Amino acid sequence: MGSTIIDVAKKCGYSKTTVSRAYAEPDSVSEKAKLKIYAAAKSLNYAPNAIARAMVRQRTENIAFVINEKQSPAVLNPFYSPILEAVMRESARRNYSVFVMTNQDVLLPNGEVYIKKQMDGVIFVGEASETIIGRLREQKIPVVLLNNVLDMPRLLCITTSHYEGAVSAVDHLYERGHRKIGLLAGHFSPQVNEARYKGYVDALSRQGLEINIQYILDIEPTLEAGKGAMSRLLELEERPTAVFCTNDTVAAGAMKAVIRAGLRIPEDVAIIGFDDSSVSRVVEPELTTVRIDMDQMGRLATEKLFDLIEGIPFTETRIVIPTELVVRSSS
Amino acid sequence: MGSTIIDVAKKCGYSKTTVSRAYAEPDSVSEKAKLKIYAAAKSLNYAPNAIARAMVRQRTENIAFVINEKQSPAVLNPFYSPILEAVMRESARRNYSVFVMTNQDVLLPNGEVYIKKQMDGVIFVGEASETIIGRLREQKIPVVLLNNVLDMPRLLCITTSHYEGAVSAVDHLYERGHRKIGLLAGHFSPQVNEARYKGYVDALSRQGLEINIQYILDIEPTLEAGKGAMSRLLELEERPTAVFCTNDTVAAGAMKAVIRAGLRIPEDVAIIGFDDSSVSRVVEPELTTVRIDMDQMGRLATEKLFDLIEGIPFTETRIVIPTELVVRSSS
DNA sequence: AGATCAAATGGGAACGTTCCCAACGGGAGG
DNA sequence: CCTCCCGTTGGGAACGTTCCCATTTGATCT
Repeated sequence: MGSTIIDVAKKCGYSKTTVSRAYAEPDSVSEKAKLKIYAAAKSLNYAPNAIARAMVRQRTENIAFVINEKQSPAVLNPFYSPILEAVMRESARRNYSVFVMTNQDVLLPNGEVYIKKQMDGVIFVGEASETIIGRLREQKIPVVLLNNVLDMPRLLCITTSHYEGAVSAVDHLYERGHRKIGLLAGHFSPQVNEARYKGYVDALSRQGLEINIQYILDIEPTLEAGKGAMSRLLELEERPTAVFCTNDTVAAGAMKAVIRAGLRIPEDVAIIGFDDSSVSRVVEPELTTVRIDMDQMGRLATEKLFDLIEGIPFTETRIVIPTELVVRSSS
Repeated sequence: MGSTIIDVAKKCGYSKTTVSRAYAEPDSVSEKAKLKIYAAAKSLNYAPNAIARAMVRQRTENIAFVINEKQSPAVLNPFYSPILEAVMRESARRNYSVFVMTNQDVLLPNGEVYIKKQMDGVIFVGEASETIIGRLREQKIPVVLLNNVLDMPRLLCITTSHYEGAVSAVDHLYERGHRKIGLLAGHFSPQVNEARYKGYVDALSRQGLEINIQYILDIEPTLEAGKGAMSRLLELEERPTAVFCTNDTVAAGAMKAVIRAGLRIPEDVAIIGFDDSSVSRVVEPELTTVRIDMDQMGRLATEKLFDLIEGIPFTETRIVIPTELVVRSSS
């Protein structure tokens, strides 16, 4: 079907080498030649074959963006979208394309895992398989890990300051006069959980408040779970006057429970979220939250990945992106 | 770096052909051979090279999911995520990977557009360039168009019944006793606009209601625009008692305006959206909306695309997925 | 006019697979 | 014991590029 560079060469009278150059480095070919070559190409419906090019160049100009299958619908997760978007933008600037895949390990017949496509680099976000990362690195494929830390040598991990973010959220509630502060902890990766939970506990202790175990609920990070958990908190004899939710979706669920109980936000119960995902501006009142700069995360991950692809050695192996408290109307 | 099939062959004493078969069709190789081959492969860190395979097989096992750049942040758009997810799932079932790209045309040096990667098929969603679709088809690459209709011969277009959906929404409001019904029309593609707009108008006419031009606002399909437009509607002397929004995000914005005006939903103003995106369940009260089965759209598109890839001729060239009214608390 | 040099072009060998065809070996059947 | 056949195995030719190296061309300089 597809005509090849040789067909074009024959038709226009130049060699395949020259035709190749007319596409790969047009400046090195005379105008006259280019004219003829492009005309021939057009009449033959020729377009360069990226696979063949990748074959000889030993680079595909593709990277993969890998998300955790278990966190699926993860693409849907408002958390990942802005990151992916940044990755796509940065990749496009460099003429790279991006595969989006789940981290479903692929088993070879011999039982080895491997990632079934050729690519120049991989960004993992969230939970990631150590096996497959190891495998990739055996193949000398650069890897960047996002929103997660894995204890592998020379592995670049980019995360955000979950701990500090949680502290700032609780401090904020304290400053607004709240003393009975609940925690709805949606569980993501153990690391993230722990950091955000610890931030909550430490912030309270530092203010001299005691931890009320009844105020702490460990739940799925979903809207439904947030709503359910909040309902339970509201039924307590001494209900909390403020609740810190470890993501925005949970916070939105919590808000529902409050509103349905006929209470006002923030007058009766203040709510604060985490992530500053798109959800935070959809709800009414708009959600006070701890902002993670997703765009920066995506951008940084891509930049660093390309540094690695180009063989630029990296100095730091852990990058922490600071969070920022965004005060809106829910607190 | 990477060791090749030949290295493995040398090491284990079998031919490259047999090694190849040990991966591609394990059943045709004796147990003894496989054992030796896999052992050799493991010690050499060998993994099959997908590019080389694609080269000779003349198929990449990749498809592309192309979204409109102008609708970016489109990945973020809660509308696209579930579709992409279905596409990924269906592709993974067939051992295919998916590129996610924007429909930014790529210009060859000769001024021709082309899509810069090799792939077995492409799904366009939303606005799509006729030029690039034409180009792809010259290369015999199957194309499916989602949520849009382009008048090209033998081009499979999958859409939803925007018109009927709009009618059912307005009918629903009418049945609930509303007579003053507004329209917030976020503009997407002209087709979608027109269909939903026409549905609104026709439904009203059929009920014998007259069209009040003041009740119709043509706006950007964003939260902000929805809020602003709704505020204006509320300022009218005779404000509408119900508003049909042509997507959920606009509806969420409209809800904000109503709540901030101190009015109740649905008692004072009923709101109805379109899409049944994730937004519809985040807002409080939850949004009555016209459901589009995104999962089915994505699934169907992928199935049809694979039919085309496998050379199965298709009978129908237009598929319309029915919408369904989902009544929740906002109406 | 001859020498020199840069710009433009061409030929052939990779790149790492799969696939076609051929060959080999051993067990079953006559 | 010979033949046939099937299960395995191997050799070589693709697949469509790029890149190295060599050659040609034409212009500039002395």
